[in-house]
Amino acid sequence: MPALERALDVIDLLASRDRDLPFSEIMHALNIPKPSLARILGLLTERGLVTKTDERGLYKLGMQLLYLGGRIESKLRLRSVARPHMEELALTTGKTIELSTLDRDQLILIDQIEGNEGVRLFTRIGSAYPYFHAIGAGKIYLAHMERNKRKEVLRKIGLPMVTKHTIANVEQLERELSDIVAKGFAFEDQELREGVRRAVAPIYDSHGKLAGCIGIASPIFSFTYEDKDDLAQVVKGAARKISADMGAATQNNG
Amino acid sequence: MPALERALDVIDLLASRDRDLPFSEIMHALNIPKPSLARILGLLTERGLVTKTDERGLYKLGMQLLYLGGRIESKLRLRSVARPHMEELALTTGKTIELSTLDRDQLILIDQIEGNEGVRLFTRIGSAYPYFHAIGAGKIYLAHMERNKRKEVLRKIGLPMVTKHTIANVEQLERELSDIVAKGFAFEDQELREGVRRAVAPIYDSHGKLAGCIGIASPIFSFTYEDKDDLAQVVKGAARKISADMGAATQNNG
DNA sequence: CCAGGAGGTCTCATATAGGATACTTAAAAT
DNA sequence: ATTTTAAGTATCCTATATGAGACCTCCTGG
Repeated sequence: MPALERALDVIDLLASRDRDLPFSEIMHALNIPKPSLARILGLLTERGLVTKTDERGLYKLGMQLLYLGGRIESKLRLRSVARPHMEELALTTGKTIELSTLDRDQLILIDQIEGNEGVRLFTRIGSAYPYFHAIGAGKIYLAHMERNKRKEVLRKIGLPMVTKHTIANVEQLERELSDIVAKGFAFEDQELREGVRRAVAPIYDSHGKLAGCIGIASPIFSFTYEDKDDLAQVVKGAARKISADMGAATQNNG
Repeated sequence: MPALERALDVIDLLASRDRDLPFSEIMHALNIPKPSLARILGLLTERGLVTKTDERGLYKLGMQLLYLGGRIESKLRLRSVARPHMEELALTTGKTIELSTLDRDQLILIDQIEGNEGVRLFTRIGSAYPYFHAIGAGKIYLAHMERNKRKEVLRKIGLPMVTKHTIANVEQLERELSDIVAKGFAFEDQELREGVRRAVAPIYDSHGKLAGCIGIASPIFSFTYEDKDDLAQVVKGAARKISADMGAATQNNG
């Protein structure tokens, strides 16, 4: 089904660029013959997935995608439930607040409030992180897996070094995961990105299952190692409130 | 290109239902032969636009759409700029706050904070309103058009009665539009929906062009005719702040 | 334990979507 | 004013995506 595949490629291409693209550039980038591309862009435009700007052949993503994105109800309950708590956290800490969840075995950022530190952490809503072992939320998910599943996952992705602080051996990781279970939060110390720390806490749903993670992210100059436990208490508090709002049985684990 | 067209139909179908759909239901609803649908769903699933739930053949929209939705940068600057001001409005008024803009000659709701009145106004982010003359934001857009363009638009859509309060004749509408220009806000009195009032103000960008509208919506029992001017001042204040943040020259028009 | 129903795959003849080429239009550029 | 570049349309032959039907496999209910 070349038409469909190409259409999805076009959409991905438009999503990957930060500017609108002219017909010819799409054509060359994806190696699609002109008449075919014309048909595809015509249909996508008609359906609102793509918009033509300037009436002179520049294309960009269309508003229909905003609508479709808004209609993903499943994980969006978590999102809407968490929103007010995230805002409170953002207000009290001034830091970047992130909400993530698992979807199709991928860790997805589903909401974010940028802190006032002027440091952009350039993760994008909807983007997936591949490195579970290098991310607070990923470590939390790993910590909640049964041992076998975890081993399988780790075997598949390995433990690539993302920064020089990334945990690189299984024993150390296992120790850290136990620690996470015991303390009820994860600490990420420049393991995904040099100069950025995170404190992350798990959110549970009404079945007691891990529904997602909320995290505070900040550059190291305003998130020192000493701040760790304070901020951890703060995120844990927020996570507990969100879990409660999700209908989780109130349980005291730290 | 049946594959593409059908794929888009599948996505729209999944978006239109509030539950996950089984293979067979999609098949019958859209009249797609089994192998074709299998191919389409396979590809859409692979690309993350659709997700299979429960491992037992239920389909729903996938997270990739969240990502794509988040990548619509064009109008999203307005959205992120407006967010904090919307939140402040929501906090001080307790009412539903709406942000809308024009895209492809359609009025689109691009952000929304629900009020605590328990009354759902059931408009969805990303959805388009067809009736310019029956909506605060639509009237503002009409008021900003040059006379000829406005006539053309009105000729195309007519003035259908949406509720018994909808403005139904051109003279009355023109009078109201002049009023909007003079006062710097629009009042919508159950013209789109029985029992709902709105106060809406225009937001301008750095070129002085109309960038969007911010509105306060509320059921009539907590938004009486007498509240009108107070709430108008409040939205206008917010709109002014957002315009300023958008880089508009600070101008005092009311 | 068997039957029924659903999701999903395979095969292959054939209708049809695709692409090479040529043409039209229109805006820039010389 | 003429040329060039790019978007988009039209045509039509052919490579290929499609769909009927058969088949597989798993679950569920009798």
